[in-house]
Order: sequence, then C-alpha cells, then structure tokens
Amino acid sequence: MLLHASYIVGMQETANAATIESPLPEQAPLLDRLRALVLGGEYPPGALLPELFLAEEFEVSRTPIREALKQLENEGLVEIRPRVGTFVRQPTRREIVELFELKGGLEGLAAGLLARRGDVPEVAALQRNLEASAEAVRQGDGERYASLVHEFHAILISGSANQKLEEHYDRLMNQLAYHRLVTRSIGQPGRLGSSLHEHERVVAAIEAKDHVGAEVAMRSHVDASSAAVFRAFAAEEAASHARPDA
Amino acid sequence: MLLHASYIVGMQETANAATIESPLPEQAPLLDRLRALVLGGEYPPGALLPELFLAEEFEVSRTPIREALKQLENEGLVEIRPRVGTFVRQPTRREIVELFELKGGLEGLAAGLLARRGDVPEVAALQRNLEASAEAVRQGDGERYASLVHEFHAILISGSANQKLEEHYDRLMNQLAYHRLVTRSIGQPGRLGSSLHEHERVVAAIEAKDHVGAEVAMRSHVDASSAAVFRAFAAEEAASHARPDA
DNA sequence: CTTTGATCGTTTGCATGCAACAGAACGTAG
DNA sequence: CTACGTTCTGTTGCATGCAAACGATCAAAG
Repeated sequence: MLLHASYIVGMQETANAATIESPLPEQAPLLDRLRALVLGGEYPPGALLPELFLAEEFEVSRTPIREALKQLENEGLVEIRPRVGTFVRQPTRREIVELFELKGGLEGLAAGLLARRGDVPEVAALQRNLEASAEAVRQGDGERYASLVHEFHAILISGSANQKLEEHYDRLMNQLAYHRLVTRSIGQPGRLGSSLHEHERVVAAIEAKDHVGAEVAMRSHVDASSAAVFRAFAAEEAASHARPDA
Repeated sequence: MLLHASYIVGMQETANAATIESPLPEQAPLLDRLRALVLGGEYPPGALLPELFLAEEFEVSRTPIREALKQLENEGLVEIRPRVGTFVRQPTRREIVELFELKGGLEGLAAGLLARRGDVPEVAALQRNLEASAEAVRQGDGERYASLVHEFHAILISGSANQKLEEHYDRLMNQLAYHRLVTRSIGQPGRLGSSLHEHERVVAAIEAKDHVGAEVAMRSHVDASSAAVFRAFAAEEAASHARPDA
C-alpha cells in the first residue's frame, strides 16, 4: 500500500464500482471476471495487481486468485514478475503488427472454410449483418458499426466450424484488446465505407463458394484494417507531439 | 490408491525412471517437466494424475503441482474434472482434423511471410535441411527423416519472424502430439518421397520470393500430410479389426 | 439375479501461515 | 550535492490443514 499505492487502479472507488456493477455476473468463474476487468480497462496497462488486494476484492483467498493470474499470464494479458508483482501488460507495437498478421491468417482461413461449407446459417447471418452495417454507415453511427464489425468477424470465425481455430482466435483477440483498437481505427476518414465494402466482397465470395477468393478478400480486409489502426496511432502521436502536455 | 491405482502410470517403476533419466533437467520449471512427461507418453491418455502423487514425485507440495496442472489444462493437454481428478487428454478424431486445418493455415502463413522477407538465414537453413532430407530418403532412414521434417517445419515457422505466430504454433503442436503422429504417417507407402518433393516445392517458391506460391505449396503439403495421417489411422483400425485382441 | 441404498475412501478446492526476496526509503560518508 | 550501504516494507512462493464432493464398494431388499 505504501510502495505502489498510486499504481493500483481506483482503490476504493473503482473497486466498489467493479463489485457493484460488474460487467460479468457474480457467480461467473473468477478467471473470466478478472479477465473482463483487465480487458475492460478497469485495471489499465502497467497497473499492479497484488494478490491480497484482489483476494479481498473478490472475497476469496489468495489461492484461487493466484491460479487465475497465472492463467492470465499464460494468455499474455498480465506479466508476473517473480517476487515483485503482477502487472497488466500492454502489447508492444511490434506485437500488434504480429497479431494482425496472425489475425489475417486465421480470419482468411475461416473465410475459406466457411465458403467450402456451402449454404449454412452463418452465411445468411453475414448477409443480415451486412445490411445492418450498411444502415449504420448511412446514419454515420460509428459506435453501432464497430459493434457490427465485431459481430461480423465472430460469425465468420464460428462459421468455420473449427473449434480449435476459434479457441486460438479468441486468445489472439484478447491479446489485441481489439475493442479499443477498432473504435480508434474506424475514426479514420473514409474507413467506415471502405471497411463495409471489403466486408461485402468477402461475403460475395463466400456466397459464390469461391473459397480462394473469400480467403484473399478477408486477408486483404484485415490488412487494410491493420493499416487503419496504425494510421490512427500515427495521428495520435502527431497530436500529442503538437500538445506535449496532453 | 485404491480406486484408480491401475490407471496411474508406472507407479514405482516408471516413476523412478522418470525421476532418474528425466528428459528435462532437474531444475527446469515444473510445468515444462510435467508437459514433457505427458507429451512423451510416460503418462498415457486417460491416466489419472493425482496432485499428491505428482507432489511426491517432484518433491514439492501440492500447490505448485496444482498450478502446473491448470496450465496444462489451459493448453489442452489434460482435463481436470472438478472434485474428481486430472486426466491426460487425447485429441478426438474431429479435433485432429481441426488442428491440421489450423496447422495448414499457420504454416502457410509462415511460408508466405518468410518468402516476403527475402534472403534471410532461414532460407539457407531450409536448403541444407532439404539436402539432408534427400539423403535420409535415399537411405530409407525414416527415423532420421521424421526428425528432419520436424526441423523443417520449425525453421519455417521461426523464419516467419513472427513471435506470436510461433507461440500459437507451439501450442497447436503440443495439442497434436505431433511426433507420435508423424512417425506413423511416414510409414505410409511412398509418403517419404512425396513429402520430400512437397518440401522442395515450398522452398523453391520461397527462393523465388513467390509468397503466394509458397503459401499455397505449404498449405497443400500439410493437407497431404494430414491425409497420410488419416490413412495410417485407417490402416491401424483395419489391422486391429482383423486381430480384435491385439 | 437385479436393483437400490448407505458407507467409505480418494481427491480436489480453498484458506492460511511462514519464509524469502526485491526494491524503495533513509541515513551516512565523501 | 552525490554516492553508497542499510533497513524495512510489500509481495510473492510454497507448505499444509480441513472440509466438501464424487464415485466405488458393499449390503440388503425385491
């Protein structure tokens, strides 16, 4: 409490808030609740997470907390420095590049697999998602579009009918802390429209059962989305250099 | 000791053997040593792994054992049935199909990335591996070829210069328990030669900096290798049906 | 012989205690 | 003022205790 007190997020305030209106139900597994708090930013990157603090927070002993933290370390969300403490991790720029490469590979693979499966419910779901997305773009509702994008990719992955692929994908996305990235990237000028257009090309290829085309289209969509994210980074940096104290 | 005693592998014999000539050094992290034992088959699929047994085996208390087992469950190598016990897991046929699909995706991606990188040391390493593999095939040394195949794929993955890809790949390969599969698959008639030929096509495309060709060649190589594995399965089944007591 | 019920052993889940280590704060010497 | 060594606190790593739950065994009834 003396050393790192200022690094612990929230202390009383955030802590109680998290307990009261936790994003996950009270009886959800400890691991999921903890992960949600890390991904949700309640414990921001760099924050120290002492076992005892979390134990009181979740009203359990240190043992189950400890196990959950080790899992989160395995998932790449936190870093455990032995005998020092557990810290919320933030992916480096290099890691984000790598994760997007991987994302393109996995989503491309999924698109191809889905195209091979033919007329399955997921294809219809993608079409519906496309219509809703178009509507969101027309209305310029970035928030809603971001949510639909998330759904689009989720449908696509589950449409691959490959559970292992899905597991690896979830893992990857957790590391990317995607939600925060995607909301920033669609702020890029014109990105909404081109993103939608790319989605349409993917779905068109899937409908045509063109698995190669679907994979290629999906891969290049992820590339474009990755580029948009890094443009957003660059823009933020430029802005913060203009106002160094911001 | 009463209930499942017969399911616990080895008891005294195997246990001591593992302690004496452990495949990993004594001071290696507990998790790695445990994983090696599971992957090495010392604890075969279905075996019960009581915490207390392992604790005595590794001369630590239950707590670190417990943490390691939870990690192994996360990696998909064991299954923890709450309040019952921890069992060594065996991938189902369906999971093996899925894992091979994923393997093709990741290795194809890696081949493409390596091809884009141009003249890097890994390319030369692949060429050397190819020569050694050709020699092994000429001599009909399946054992040596299997080891070289393993090396080939490892070089390729690390040549992608994508650490995250490599992490996911390692995870995938652990789940596949690949070594046991590959040795069986290359027993298939003619598989050695065609496998080598496929490797050569991959390397040729990489040398030509043809990243699309490299990805396609690698993907189809994995498909062929997967097919060989399932042919080996079918052959084994046919054999065991002929001799049901074998 | 089959089925049902109670009992008992095994194993985990979680709480807690204690020692070891890392790192910050502080005082002291130069 | 700076550099250095000491102390002291926070935090983890591991050991152990205890209760709960699961499942097998065994006995008794139909």
